Amino acid sequence: MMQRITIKDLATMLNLSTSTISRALSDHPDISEATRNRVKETAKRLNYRTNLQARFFRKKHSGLIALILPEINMFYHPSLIEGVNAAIAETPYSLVMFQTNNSIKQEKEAIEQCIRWAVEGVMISGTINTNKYSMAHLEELALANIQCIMYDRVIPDSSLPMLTIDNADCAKKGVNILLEHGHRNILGIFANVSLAITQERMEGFKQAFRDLGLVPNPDHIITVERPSLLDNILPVLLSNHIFSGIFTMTDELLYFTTNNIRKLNLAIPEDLSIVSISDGVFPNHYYPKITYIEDSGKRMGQAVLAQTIKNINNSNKEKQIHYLPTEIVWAHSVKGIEQ
Amino acid sequence: MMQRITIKDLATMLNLSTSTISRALSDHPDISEATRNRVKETAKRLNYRTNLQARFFRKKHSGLIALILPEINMFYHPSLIEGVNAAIAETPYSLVMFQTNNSIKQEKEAIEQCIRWAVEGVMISGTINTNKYSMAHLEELALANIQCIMYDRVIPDSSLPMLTIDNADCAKKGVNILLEHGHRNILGIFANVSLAITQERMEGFKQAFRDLGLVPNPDHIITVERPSLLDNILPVLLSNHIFSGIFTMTDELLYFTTNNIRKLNLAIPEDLSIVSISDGVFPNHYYPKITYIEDSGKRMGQAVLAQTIKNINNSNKEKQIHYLPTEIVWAHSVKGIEQ
DNA sequence: ACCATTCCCGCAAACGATTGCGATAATATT
DNA sequence: AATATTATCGCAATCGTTTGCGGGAATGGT
Repeated sequence: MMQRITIKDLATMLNLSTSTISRALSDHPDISEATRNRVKETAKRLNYRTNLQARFFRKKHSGLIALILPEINMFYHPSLIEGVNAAIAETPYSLVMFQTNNSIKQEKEAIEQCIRWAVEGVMISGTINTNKYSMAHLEELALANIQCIMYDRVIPDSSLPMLTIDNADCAKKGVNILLEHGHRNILGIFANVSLAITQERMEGFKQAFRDLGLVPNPDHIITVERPSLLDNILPVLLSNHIFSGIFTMTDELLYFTTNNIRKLNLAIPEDLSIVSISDGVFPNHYYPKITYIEDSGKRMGQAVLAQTIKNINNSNKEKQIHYLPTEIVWAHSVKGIEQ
Repeated sequence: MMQRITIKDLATMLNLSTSTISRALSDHPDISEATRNRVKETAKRLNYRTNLQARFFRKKHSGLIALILPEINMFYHPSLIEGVNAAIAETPYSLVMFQTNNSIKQEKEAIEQCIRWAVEGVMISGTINTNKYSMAHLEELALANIQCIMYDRVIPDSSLPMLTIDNADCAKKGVNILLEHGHRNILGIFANVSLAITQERMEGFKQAFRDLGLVPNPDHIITVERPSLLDNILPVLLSNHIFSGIFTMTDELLYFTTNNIRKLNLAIPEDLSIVSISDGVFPNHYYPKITYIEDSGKRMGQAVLAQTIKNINNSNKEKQIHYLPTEIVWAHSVKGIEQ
């Protein structure tokens, strides 16, 4: 069980002081090129590796950035995590991860761990129950001088930095596609109504109608706590053929919707046109390909990591809200109908 | 910018030594109940939190466990990560994550980071290119006295501890379902052929035939580097109706296969019976529900984390291979045919 | 030949927590 | 009452690295 090589070991071996070793390894100008090379060479030969715990402990920062997820569904989070990982690989930071399972209690514990670890940044997407009245634990981060940034599921009326998309506009663009193709009986399928993003996307849904002088029918808007509940609702809703178009606000809802459409032996887009907000993976591989408004998890992951590091380096305290742009990706799930 | 409260702060405030504070906080019997309570009370009041960096630095371990993933697909890894997170939440360890994108170079860098961080355990699933001849970087972990355990994509002829399922048996059970229902023309769809799990599952596929005295047809076995390549292959293969049954070795392959089946306007199970090895999420939500051999990512995640901690606590050096049991989950994707 | 720079390197403290050992005071034992 | 034991706490070193400061030697300038 060989012990790890330390700077002290190198120092005694080369008859130098630890300070010289340290400076030589970090290319300090005080050290001559000769000894610098000598140090680096033996360091390499002996497989010396800096003890990051010790370095960061001395330097008073941890080199850690935390990612806190409420849950991990198969549609959004794989690409989100991929984006974060891709971005952090270019930096000297490492990623620690916590999953809160939509529990405020677990969210608090995750935050506690972040403070204990002295992570330098926290990227958090709130639980279903996280709102401006249950944010005391998030403010602890500010007290501990830790940068915190909300992404995806943000709390609009908080003062934390936020990274999201323009949810209302995004939904509006999606519904507009259906409206412009002549659809008027459009079913809007939304997630848990207590989420801010749900409310914003619902508002965009309605606004698309109003912009055309139409009145959105509240009966044509449904929200479900869990996507699987659609298996109970959709067979009834779709069997009487009221709707010619469907808008779903997430990939998960889209997935359950397409399954139910198939179960009812309906065809896309012949019987039903459909548009969704989506990460992009599912609609592109589905048959037929589905038209969607892109809300890319990967891009979000990259952006939130970049913004976190930016905030770490210069912590300005003004309120930050960044919106990632979204755009339509066209496919074959919408057909025009005569009115 | 309030500085963090340290043990030293508590010591001066309470007119005690740092050692007393430290011992009081950790319930050392040397400390009287009176001062222990006094210390704990003020620690709580001032929101003192141990600096884990300092503690672990002093105690010579990091409290970190690393998860190294080659990629993150939407089917297996969300539940794997969920399992790991669920299990690690019960422990004092924290999870750091690395993604190698199937690149040996990135895998090496991840390992380097693990050693620098002095993580206590590494859970790794190899890249497509990781084999027994490209494992020098993994042996570095042993030299650094870091427990390493392979899961999912293991290298059978390495000496590292491994956690996997009995791939051959698993595939055999799946194919057997089709054979027992009278199917003889079964298409086997497999992933990248350079992976050990692919070869093992292919072997199980063939063995199922041999067990019944049948000869497996090599033309009925296809392997694809990437699942999306099925979009080019399957339309040709399935259009002449040679096959009555399909076996897919992963969820991803199953997904692309079902899409192609739909594109060809074929029905499950009327036109094609299908069985897969799967995490379980997709087959349960698909319509129709699909019969599968369960290879649960969540359970794998929990198991690999548990085994890692076990190995950290007593590092026995004998070769370890653990197989997680698998079982059939029945649904409605297989119909019996007359021979 | 004298002084001022410059170059190169070492000394020692510091980061925050833990821990072996020793010390004092309180209590128990005979 | 003298000794032994126990209870409670402090001293100081330690983990590996970084860094401000200072010092000696070499170099340059006049």
